[in-house]
Amino acid sequence: MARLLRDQGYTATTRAQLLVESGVSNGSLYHHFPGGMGELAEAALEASGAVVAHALREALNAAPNTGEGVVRFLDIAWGPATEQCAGCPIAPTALESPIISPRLRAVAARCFDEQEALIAARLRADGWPDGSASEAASAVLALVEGALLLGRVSGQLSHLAHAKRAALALLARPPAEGGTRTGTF
Amino acid sequence: MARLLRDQGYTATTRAQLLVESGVSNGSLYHHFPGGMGELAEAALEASGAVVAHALREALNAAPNTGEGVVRFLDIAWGPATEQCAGCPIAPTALESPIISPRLRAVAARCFDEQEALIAARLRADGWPDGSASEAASAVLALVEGALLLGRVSGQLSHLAHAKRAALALLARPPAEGGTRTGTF
DNA sequence: CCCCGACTGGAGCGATCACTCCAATTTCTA
DNA sequence: TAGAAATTGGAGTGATCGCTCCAGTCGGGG
Repeated sequence: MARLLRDQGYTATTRAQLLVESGVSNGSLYHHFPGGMGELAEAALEASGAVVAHALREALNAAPNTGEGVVRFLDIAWGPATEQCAGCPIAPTALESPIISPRLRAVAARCFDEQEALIAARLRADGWPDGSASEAASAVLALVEGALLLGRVSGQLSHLAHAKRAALALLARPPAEGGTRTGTF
Repeated sequence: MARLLRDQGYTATTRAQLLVESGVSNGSLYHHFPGGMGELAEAALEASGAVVAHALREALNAAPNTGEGVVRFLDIAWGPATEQCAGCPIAPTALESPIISPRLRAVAARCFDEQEALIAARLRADGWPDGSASEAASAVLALVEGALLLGRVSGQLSHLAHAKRAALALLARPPAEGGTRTGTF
């Protein structure tokens, strides 16, 4: 189910498709998930979120700094090159979650919040002040998600590579204190 | 149709929903779009892409530099605050397009390519070298799309604001020469 | 050994899907 | 204004949707 959600989102995933690909039977499905497809989707999305969070945590821990950790995470998040529908396993379902159910949307939001928190924590470990860390984490997560989106649609890995460099640039050092120097140059 | 695609993507949009919301009748639909929902979706997505591209072009032209233009575009792209499903009108359909049809996917890819080209052209007008401009444009577009995604899922505008600052930081000045080799990764 | 609860497979349900088809109506053209 | 062409509304079609329901299967404790 998690794989189907990643490839085609919630609405496009039919019950018949799930049954034939997973090998389980109809009775089993509604015995273990009385709420039907909705409940199963929430559980699957949460599981995907946990997998992604684990990968992100490992990548950040293994890297010498946050930027390098994000770079490594981008490779992992993209998935094996053999997949034709690579990318973030949460984004497709997340984008349609507002019209599906508030609960599914909440699950998706929590997944992204966790990723953002992991990046922010690593930035603070790098010595970033609290405010800058959470703000930069939000922006870097957006950069990552956007790159995975563009990569899936275009089928080209260049978006991933460009996002990596941008992430390294953004996370090279905390922004200067005392107002943004960038203004109108 | 464009609004439905923005709010809920392709698969979640049913023919009945489209007819009642647009006011047109079934016969009209299949007269003007013999290809059915698929053909209509391609046309609607292309129209949305044109609208977004026009808004981006205007924002970039009216701004003193690329960074400020992207900041203004983010406000426009998010849409009016009254919308409960704001965000990029292309992304939801784009993410599921690979499993729908190659043509729909191509339309989505072309929309994003056009946006990227607009940003890159504005960067070159700012004096950026060709390679850095297209690479930065790709990253900034990813940043924008990711921020719109996170904003829709979380319902918070803070992601937009953080992405704006990150875009300004990324586009403040071209990266130093010598350290980056474009075209490889 | 038997039996009872947990679990499974599959037929069947009403609703809804995208779509076809055609008569009625409107709009264009001569 | 008359005939042709374009457009429209809506009933009807087969397929498929998520889901319910129940007979059958299984394994472990009395």
